[in-house]
Amino acid sequence: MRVLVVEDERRLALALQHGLAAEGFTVDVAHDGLSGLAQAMDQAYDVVVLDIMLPGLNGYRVCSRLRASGSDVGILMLTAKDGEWDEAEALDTGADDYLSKPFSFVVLVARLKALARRIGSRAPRRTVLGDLVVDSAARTCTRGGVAVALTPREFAILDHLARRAGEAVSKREILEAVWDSGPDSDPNTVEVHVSALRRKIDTPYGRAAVQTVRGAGYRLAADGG
Amino acid sequence: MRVLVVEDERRLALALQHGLAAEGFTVDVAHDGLSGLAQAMDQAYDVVVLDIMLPGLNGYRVCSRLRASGSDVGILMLTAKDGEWDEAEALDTGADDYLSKPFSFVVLVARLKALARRIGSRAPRRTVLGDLVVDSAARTCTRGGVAVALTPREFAILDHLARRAGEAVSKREILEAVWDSGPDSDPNTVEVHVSALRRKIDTPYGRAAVQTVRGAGYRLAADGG
DNA sequence: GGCCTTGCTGAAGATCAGCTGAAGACCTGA
DNA sequence: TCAGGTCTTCAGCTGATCTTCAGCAAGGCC
Repeated sequence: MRVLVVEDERRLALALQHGLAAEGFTVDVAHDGLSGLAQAMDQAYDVVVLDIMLPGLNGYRVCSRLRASGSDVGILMLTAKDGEWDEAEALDTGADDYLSKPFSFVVLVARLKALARRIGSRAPRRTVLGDLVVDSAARTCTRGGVAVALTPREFAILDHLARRAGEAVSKREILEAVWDSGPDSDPNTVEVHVSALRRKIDTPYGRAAVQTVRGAGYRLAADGG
Repeated sequence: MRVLVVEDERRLALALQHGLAAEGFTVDVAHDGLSGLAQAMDQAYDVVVLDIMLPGLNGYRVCSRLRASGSDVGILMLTAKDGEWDEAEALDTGADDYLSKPFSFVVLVARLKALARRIGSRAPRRTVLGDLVVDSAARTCTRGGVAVALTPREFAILDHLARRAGEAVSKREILEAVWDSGPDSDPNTVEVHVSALRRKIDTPYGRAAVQTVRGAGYRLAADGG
């Protein structure tokens, strides 16, 4: 699960980064509101942990702009004060949950997991690319209305590419997203599965939805190929 | 929006009833765990506000039994202590959110609204999938007009799948929803019950409503298979 | 063209997920 | 207490799936 921590206190940010990584999250960090917002909009995170007191753009602003941009990422706000309005305002600007500082790390992890579960269960995401349809919730894929049977790995790769349709995605990123494994795994494994995937969703239809971007990875054509 | 408040402190219960009513909620009150559970299962509430310290049956129990019965009502727990395990446990037993006593009324309202927004008012009592009908309220199931006798576990699984018809549902989620148990229980238990379920609702009719999604769990075909 | 890097793919063996029958524990009502 | 139904655990089985390897193809650069 991918988490973005937006926190300006370096020491706390670092502690969170290490602690959450140890819990199995993939963690990125931003140290101010603007870069946090940019990063959150740029990349596909599951959850954003957002401090309210931030230089540049405060947490409320980041939160409401994220929502305004149509993002449905899970947002957990860290409220510095203990005032009730603080928390109510956090929820009003579109946060999914909040935690008052100082907080217990155990609680943070529990809340993050609960949030991720809620987020994951909403938004039955469906990506339509020309005649190629990828349904993440049902875990099905159809091409020209015909259901295509995919293995778990094949579907996971397709799903990941579909979430970033039109973008080049590196094999390394695919490895990290689809396999829990570190970045030192064999990229050939990805190649083998992509090959199998193409045989199912491209070859029979004479199209190329999964395109090779030499040196950079793969890209799912935004129009289905 | 319909809210059930389960709280044994009469004074607080009354205050909540009046306060929430003033905010536009329709409020019912129960004063102990057992009657709260019965009421929650009987009626269609959007959210249940659940105190942990209750006579008869404590809040955790009420919560997990509600979930075990297949209810997906929103549950907000009121934790008396301030201990972190308290709160983590609340989330583990299936609560959607919690609030530590003493809490601010403003925050409670904000959280209730946020929770209701997330939960939405869905929860169909009857799911029709082709010739397969699952009636959550009556706890009955018919296939092609013929009543099918299911054991409690079988029905609970079918019911949970029916609420997410067309979506892939993991064994882990089924375990959490149907059993009180944590996510470390044996997924084989689910397999055994699904096997039995299929023998009753699929095999005799030569259809496959309950589909296996390898690596991801099960899916109830939106058209009954 | 020659050479190097990157990507593709068929084959094979290893591994894994899921299904199911059986046995015993457990619960419930008479 | 007993009987009947239900639930859980276990182990074996099967077929699907994954990974690894090696050889080949394609692209890019001189």
